[in-house]
Amino acid sequence: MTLEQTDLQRTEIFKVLSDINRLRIIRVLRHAQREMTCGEIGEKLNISKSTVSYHFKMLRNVGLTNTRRESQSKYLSLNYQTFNNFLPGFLDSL
Amino acid sequence: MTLEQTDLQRTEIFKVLSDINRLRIIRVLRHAQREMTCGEIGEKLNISKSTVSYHFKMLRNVGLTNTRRESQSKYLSLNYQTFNNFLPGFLDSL
DNA sequence: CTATTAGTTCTAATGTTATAAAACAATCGA
DNA sequence: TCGATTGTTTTATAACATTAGAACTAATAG
Repeated sequence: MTLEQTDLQRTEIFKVLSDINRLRIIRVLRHAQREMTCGEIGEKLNISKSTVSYHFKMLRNVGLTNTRRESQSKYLSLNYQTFNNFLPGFLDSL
Repeated sequence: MTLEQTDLQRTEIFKVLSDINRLRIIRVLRHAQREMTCGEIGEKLNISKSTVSYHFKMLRNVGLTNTRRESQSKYLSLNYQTFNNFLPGFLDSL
């Protein structure tokens, strides 16, 4: 992995973290200490489901979250490894 | 300072860090271990002076850099305190 | 003063992002 | 199967970001 590639990966992660709603999603997951569904988070943050789905995709794309399907629902959780790799200590500061 | 205000400050900082050229500027300053001028950095990164000036403003606005005028030149340096407050360990990882 | 150097701001072009409604797809319970 | 639930994709729109050239400002050397 070249320096340039790592920089690009970094900027992608920062881009994803630079939206207030995505930061809120991360905080909600962080404090819930459990996986949550789109619906739950959308309702909690008062965002339309299509917008929540869009943000979930962004988070997943850079590896900040994991998803797990169960029945009709999709469960989201934080991917601690990515946070630790790129932003050690960040989650604790949230 | 409310949680919401801190979140907004955080997203602003992430927004500034989510551009590849600004990340490059930070790396150059980090490794130079000294202040540098617009011209120096622009030449090193092959970016027009107006664009460099624009990025410098972004960095300064969120407190990631300091500036010092001396004669015709303007010297830029990293503001370590901001990095330590919001992204402890980040500079070392660069 | 005038010219030079260094940086900023204005402008216009181009591209990217966030949003929600609508249509769509997948899953499951009755 | 049918309808309800849950989430995704498409579409349109509005706002914002990045870029460099041109015009501008500030400081200084001669």
